[in-house]
Amino acid sequence: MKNKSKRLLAIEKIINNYKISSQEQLMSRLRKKGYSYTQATLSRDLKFLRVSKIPDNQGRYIYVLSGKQDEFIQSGNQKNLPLSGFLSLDFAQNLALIRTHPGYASSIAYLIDRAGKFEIQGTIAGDDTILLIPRDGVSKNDIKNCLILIFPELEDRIG
Amino acid sequence: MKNKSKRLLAIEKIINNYKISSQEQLMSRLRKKGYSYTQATLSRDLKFLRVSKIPDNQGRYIYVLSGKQDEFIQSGNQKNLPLSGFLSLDFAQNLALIRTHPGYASSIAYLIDRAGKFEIQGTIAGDDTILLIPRDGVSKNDIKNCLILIFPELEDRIG
DNA sequence: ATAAAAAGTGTATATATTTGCATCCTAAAT
DNA sequence: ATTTAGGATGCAAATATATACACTTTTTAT
Repeated sequence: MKNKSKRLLAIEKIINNYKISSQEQLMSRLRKKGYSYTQATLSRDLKFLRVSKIPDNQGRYIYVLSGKQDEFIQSGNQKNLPLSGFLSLDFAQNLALIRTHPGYASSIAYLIDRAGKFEIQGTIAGDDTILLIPRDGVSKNDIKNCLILIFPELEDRIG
Repeated sequence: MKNKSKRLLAIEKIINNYKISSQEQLMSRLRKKGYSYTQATLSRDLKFLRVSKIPDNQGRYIYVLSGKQDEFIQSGNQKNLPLSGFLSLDFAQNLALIRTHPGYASSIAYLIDRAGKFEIQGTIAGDDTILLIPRDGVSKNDIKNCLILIFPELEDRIG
């Protein structure tokens, strides 16, 4: 039926543009757009479209279109600042690992190096990963605070 | 806890080797392997591992590991090409070092990163060397198993 | 054109998954 | 050593999702 294909298209569009975490939420948006169907049908539609629900990195579950997963996960603000390439900060052993969008690692590492923090012994940057070596005896929190000092915008992302 | 990391590894292995379509099914397999947990914990594990449930093309729903989706969707992997550059795996301190033929490091590291293993905090690749940083508390064997999960072909080379 | 098969959908329900709360345990801090 | 804070987990309940069944509409084949 013609209506179905339009509806499916609408579903894809919504899933691409919003973080949807339940079929009810999706239904509600569909209704706003004039589509009036039931959750059961939606469930079937999602199956048909092979949409999957995936835990994002904020502790929620969101729907994603097959193949769009990666792209979607990193959806953030795309400013031109190198910092916009920042993805995550983690610690392993006594090292800190910073993940970035591809290509951003060296420019961010450069900024860190330039800040000349005592707590940071040095950095090594690949294409999308920075290995940050803290000075002996420096804690995770010290490093976090350092980075926040260097990049205040990160405060809520790595707090 | 140490047991958790082993359990998570077991979950990944099962998901990779069988078509699992419900947490109960998965639980049952885990129990057979000696892990005795509740479905609630499993749900949390899956969230932690960012495992998602995806409609396959046989009308069922199966669990897949993050990063493995694409592979699953196109069911064809050219992974073996860059993998041919693999030379050796060694451990130093708590870090893993992978040697490759010149030029292969970054492409292999990319595949490792994309697999999104929780045991692997991250990688940094030079031209012929990859530094792999394991997550805290992860053992050498865990890392080996991880790599085998990502590159089954390596089983006999790094076993 | 008509019968037969297939696809679409709603309703109600079964199944599956997530989560709040209480508890226990471990690691960090004082 | 004692307290404190942060996981980890089970239990039970809340949410969320899939599906059997019945019915209607559309398509296909004769």
